[in-house]
Amino acid sequence: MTARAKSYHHGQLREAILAAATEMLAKEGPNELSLREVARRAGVSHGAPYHHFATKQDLLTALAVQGFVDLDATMAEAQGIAPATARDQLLAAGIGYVLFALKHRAVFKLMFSREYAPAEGHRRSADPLSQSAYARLVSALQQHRESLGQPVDEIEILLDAASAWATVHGLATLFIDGQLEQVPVERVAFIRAVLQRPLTSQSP
Amino acid sequence: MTARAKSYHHGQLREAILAAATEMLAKEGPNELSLREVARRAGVSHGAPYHHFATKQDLLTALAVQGFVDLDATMAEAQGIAPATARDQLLAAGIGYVLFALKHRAVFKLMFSREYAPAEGHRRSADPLSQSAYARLVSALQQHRESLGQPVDEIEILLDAASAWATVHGLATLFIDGQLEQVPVERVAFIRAVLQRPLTSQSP
DNA sequence: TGTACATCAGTGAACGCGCGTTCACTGATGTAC
DNA sequence: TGTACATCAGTGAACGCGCGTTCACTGATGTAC
Repeated sequence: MTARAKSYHHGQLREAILAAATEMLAKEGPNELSLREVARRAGVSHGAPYHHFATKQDLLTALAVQGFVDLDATMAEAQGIAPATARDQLLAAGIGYVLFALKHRAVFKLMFSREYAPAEGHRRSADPLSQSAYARLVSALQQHRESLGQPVDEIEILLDAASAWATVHGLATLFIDGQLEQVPVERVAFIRAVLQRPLTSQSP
Repeated sequence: MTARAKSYHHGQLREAILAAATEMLAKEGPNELSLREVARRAGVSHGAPYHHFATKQDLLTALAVQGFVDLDATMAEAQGIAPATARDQLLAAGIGYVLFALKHRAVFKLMFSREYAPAEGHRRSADPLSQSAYARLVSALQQHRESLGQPVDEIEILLDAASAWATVHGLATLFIDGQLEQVPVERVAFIRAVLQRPLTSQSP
């Protein structure tokens, strides 16, 4: 808290609200997030947030948008560390996806669950951002296909993408909901092993 | 409604409550399901359900338990229709899983989302049931491995199971949350194509 | 078959709760001259 | 640099809402004799 903290005007309230909400989402689900509690955490009256977010839904949307930015950044970072081969890049993108979900469970739910999606009219503001992570996946798949000398057909890529996305999204969701708790393997090794599986399984 | 309907005592209220709740879940998410509204739908005062369910959570748990029974039945039915080869049986189980989720979206969320899970003490009453669907998947995977002459190692099966479960669960979740709406393929054909993908993709 | 009585399964009023949102207000800040 | 004034960004009381749960009650049902 700087000198500003004592002033009547907060000055950074929008950021403070987002930070307080993010902090709450680290401990509770999106359902438990209330605007009044967020205001309390930000040390401000419950009417104050309305000068920065017209409705609670607007706050949720802002959190989801930030989530999509962070998701893409996490995937990019994982790719930066990984070897430059097409296969490792694809794997890294997938692992980044799952690790992001595990690190930001409630935000991840917020981003993808329909119940927290903005109404039809505003939906488009979040979508393009969510597509940067999707585009990253598709790009990695294309390069992987090329590296294998397989045809880079549009419909084939779409099916590849659906399969890969479903697998990482399913892993993320099952982890978050506690369905994979008894797995007797270290987490990242487990994720890597599962993601490599489809790429290495043999033809029937 | 029989002659009973006019009597002061309902006689089948427990079943009527479950039916009303299930009907509501066909239109709304689990979050919107309130005990009072369920009672209204069942044509009964809001205090009445407490003679059959001690808490709202008990009702949710009962719905989830029924869901697990239905999930296993849907998978079994899909397998009954499919050819008897190990590969088709595995595929049928997966398609059954996804179709159940699409047909009972809210129930599916209720079954797997942690937020609706009963508290620790009661958790065990639902778990064993959820395992019958899981056991069905594992069994299909084992037979598939055997049919390929691959080793049926426990850890390998576990990874197979995680991969398969994640894929079908991810597909189900993405569909439910409207993330796969623009796919230009008929739905069941799409699901089948995606699920066959990991089984047929080539080694790197 | 009839009666007394315990038990069961409803009713509806009431409690307390936290929520999202609105609104009149007020203190702080920025700007024009 | 000083002043008048518009605008901005807070405050806190208030509204109305539906919820889960409890409780004293009452009508219906089942049972013992």
